[in-house]
Amino acid sequence: MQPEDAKNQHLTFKKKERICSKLTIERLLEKKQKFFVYPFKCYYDFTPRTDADSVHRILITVPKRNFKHAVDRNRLKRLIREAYRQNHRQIFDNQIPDNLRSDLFFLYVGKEILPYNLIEDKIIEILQRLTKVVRS
RNA sequence: AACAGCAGUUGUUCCGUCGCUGCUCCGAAAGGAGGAGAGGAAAGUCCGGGCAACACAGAGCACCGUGCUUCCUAACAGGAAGGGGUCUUGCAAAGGGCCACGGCAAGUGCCACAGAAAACAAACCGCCUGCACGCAGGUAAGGGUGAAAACGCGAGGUAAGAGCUCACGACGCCGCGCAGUGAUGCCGGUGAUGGUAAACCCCACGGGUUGAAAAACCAAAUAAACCGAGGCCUGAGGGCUGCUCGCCCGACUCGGAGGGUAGGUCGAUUGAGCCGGCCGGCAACGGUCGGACUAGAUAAAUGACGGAACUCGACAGAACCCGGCUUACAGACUGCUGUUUUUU
RNA sequence: GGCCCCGUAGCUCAACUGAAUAGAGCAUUUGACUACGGAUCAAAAGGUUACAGGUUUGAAUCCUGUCGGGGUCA
Repeated sequence: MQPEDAKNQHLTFKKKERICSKLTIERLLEKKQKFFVYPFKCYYDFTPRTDADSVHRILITVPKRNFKHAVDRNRLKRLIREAYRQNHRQIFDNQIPDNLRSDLFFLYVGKEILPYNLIEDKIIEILQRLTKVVRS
C-alpha cells in the first residue's frame, strides 16, 4: 500500500484520509492516548489493517473558544492540513508496519496564528514521535 | 483646489509547480484532460416571505406584534412621497437634522422628597367681610415648595376674588363648509381642562404551531413483537385425561413482512434573481424587449512554495433560498450641498 | 443552523411591580487587643449597575440596538 512507483509520489490528501464518523471520533477520544507538542494536542489510535483500502486518517480541530472568527479557524486548519500533506508519506507512513492503520486527531490549543514554517516543524516532530511509539 | 457632510460604486492583479470540492469528457480500473469554485456585509439573527410537516367547520377569549397619511411590495417593524412636531442656522425668506407620531375628554393606578394641596378633596403665609383680638365665613389675585400647582394673557366684574363674563390665543370634537385621494390646513360652531399608556389598559389592523437537526426516498446489523412452514427419525416442555392415540399451545429451526438505527440519496441551487435599452411614475417602483449564465460542500472544498507589479491590500468565509434592517470596514472613485482660498 | 437565559464592589450575591445615599458577606487597607501572629472588635476605601441611545421630572429597574458570557436541540 505504500507508494513505491513514481506515479504515486503525488502528495494527495483525499476525502478517505479524513475521519468523518462521529463514532470513530468518540472511540479515539475514549482511548485517551495523547501527548502535547505545543501548540498541538495529539490523540492517536492504532488499529490492525482490516482491508486493503483502509488508510491512515486524521482529524484537525481548532476550537472556537480561542479563535472567534471563522476566517482564522479556516486559515489554521488549512495550514495544518498542508503541513501534514507535505510530510506524512516521507517520515510517517513509510515507518509504520503494513498491518497497522492509524487514526490521528490534531487539536490546536494555541492562542494565536503561527506562521506556516513553525507549524510544519511541529507536525514533523509529532509524526516522528508517533513512529517511536509504534516501534516500542 | 482643499476641507466637511450626505448618497452611491469598488474593495489587489498576473505567471509557474504541488494540493482541495463539484461538473463535463476519456478510461475496465488506477487515473488523466478541460472548465468552475465565498461576501457586500457571507456576520448579528432583529423583522418579513417562499418551502415543508402537523393542526384547523365558524366565531370568540388569551397571548404577541404593529400604530400620522397615501403609495410601493410576495410580505414587512423596510422603502418613496407627503403631513405634523421638535432642535438648529439665519434679521427675514428659506434651508438642514431628528422623531415608537393612535387614545389619559373610556376606566383604573401612580406622581418619592419638598409643599397647605399632586387633582376626591383641601387652604400655610396672604387678601376681604363679620364679631372683637383669635375665631367664623368668603377667596384662589400674589408669596413660598416642587420636574409639574387647576389653560395663558388683557379687560369687565367684585367686599376681596374666581372662565364668573367677554376678546385674542393653546387644546379636543363636529360640519356632506372650502382645498386635498388622505393625514392635514383654513373657516364656522361647540366643549373640556395637570402629567404619565417604552403604567395596567382601550381602539384599529395583523399573527395557527414548528423549523432543513423540517420533510421525502433507499436501507445493512441487532433485539423483542407479528405472519407462514417445520417442530419428525429423536428429544425440550405444557394443556385436554387415570392411561394410550389424537388435537392444541409451544422452546427451537428456516423463511417473510413491517417499522426503522448506522449509512446513503433527495431537499439543494435558475432565482418575487442580475445587466442594458425603451415606456409609465415626482419617487420608491412597475411594464416591456434583449443579453449573460451563475459555489453547492456535508466534521464541511480556495492552501503551500517560487517569481513579478503597484497605491503594499480593510472588515471578514456560503451551509435551504430570497426581500429588508442593524453592525464591522484600509484605501480608491463618482455625484450633490456648504465653507474657505486662488484664477478668469 | 435554530431557540433560550444572564451581565451590579477584587469574588459570591441582594436591591428588578421606577424615587434620588445602589446594600450584605468574604477579601483589601488602617486602628485597637497581643510579647508576636491568628481569631475578635471598630473604621475606611472600593461602582460610568457590560456599552450606546431613548421614554420619564427621575432609569440598575421600562424600551431599542450593540458587545461579552452561558445553556439547549442530533
